Amino acid sequence: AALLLKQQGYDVVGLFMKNWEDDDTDEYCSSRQDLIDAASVADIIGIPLEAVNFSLEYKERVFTHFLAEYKAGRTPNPDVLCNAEIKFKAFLDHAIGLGADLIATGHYAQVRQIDGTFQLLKAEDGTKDQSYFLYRLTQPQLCKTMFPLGSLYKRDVRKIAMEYQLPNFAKKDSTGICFIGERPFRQFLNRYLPDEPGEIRTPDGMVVGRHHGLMYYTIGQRQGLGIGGTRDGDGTPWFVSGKDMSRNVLIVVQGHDHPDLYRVSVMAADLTWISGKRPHCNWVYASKTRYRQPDAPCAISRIGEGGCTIEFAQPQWAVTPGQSVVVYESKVCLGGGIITAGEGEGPEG
RNA sequence: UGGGGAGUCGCCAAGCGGUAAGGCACCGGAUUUUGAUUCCGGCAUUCGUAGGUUCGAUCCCUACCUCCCCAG
Repeated sequence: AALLLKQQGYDVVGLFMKNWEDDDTDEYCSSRQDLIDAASVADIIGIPLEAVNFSLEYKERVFTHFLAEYKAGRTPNPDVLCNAEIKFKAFLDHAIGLGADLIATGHYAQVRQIDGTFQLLKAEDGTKDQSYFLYRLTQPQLCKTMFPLGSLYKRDVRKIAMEYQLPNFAKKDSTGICFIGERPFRQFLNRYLPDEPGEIRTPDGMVVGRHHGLMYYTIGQRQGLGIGGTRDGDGTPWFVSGKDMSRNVLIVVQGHDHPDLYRVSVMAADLTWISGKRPHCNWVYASKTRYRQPDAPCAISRIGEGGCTIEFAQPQWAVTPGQSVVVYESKVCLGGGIITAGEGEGPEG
């Protein structure tokens, strides 16, 4: 991204963010190598590079919320918050403070200005589109943001990087919680939250196993349940369909397409709309209840300051409280909110 | 204790004389800036134990062990 902007004549300054230092062990801490790569790239492009550290802000504004959500039995999306609170707030403010006019990141998404309003668009490369993670951005943030890679395909970005001999041209795509990285999930979470093992039951109340703690599971999860074959079962895998927090019971159903796993509508709260204006009711939109899910046709049946209800044309699989539902009108990301509940098909989540 | 039935991978479960299906779980990998999902690969030289019959047994016979059911 920096290289492309430099070529376009911008006066570019590199900022390297380190936002996590809780467990800087050799095994997990990749930020050292990331900094080396960034410095090397900055050197080749010919731009200065500064390092900033928002560990405190990350912990206060993202991680604290992340833990509280897990504790409450929901499944948060820390990267959504990280963008809204760190990359496009703490980082943006810092850059402006240094005298910058705009910031740019390597996100795969696009910004467009129409009639004085800034829109967030999906990336040209649909397979890498990251607008889902950016739906909480607002006008003041978007108007100072550039996504130089948003109109490119990732393979071409790598090609350009190789052409200019940037050392990270073949670096593996990053995954895991941003700034923290991929961790053994259970072990990581248990460092911050106590776990309480309990029973795994079917909706009928039959005990089929034991869980390690409700916070370790999410709706639609299959792996890690440890439920083998049963005499009256149909031999298909088991999936998490719900949590009974008061009884500390994990609810599971058998079969990927069990009706309890589907929701025909979803309620969301903590809404944000990129344009600043609410979308229309009973208008045909598309939405995602998860990253990388194909757009699902939907309509907003009720919308207010506090929340909205979205009805899907087709039942959606594993709608999960704590995750975000993001609304699109074709290529334009309108915004969205945090899922609080879904309605059946199956019973209440 | 008497009568009947059953013991095959961690769990279900085929095979019933010709040299161990499959599913679930689990492990590894791919995909993935959340957590998931999905996909690919791996996973019993061995069939409760000990003998016997047979060219050859998980499949037949005998004893023992264990479990279940019905009697008591």
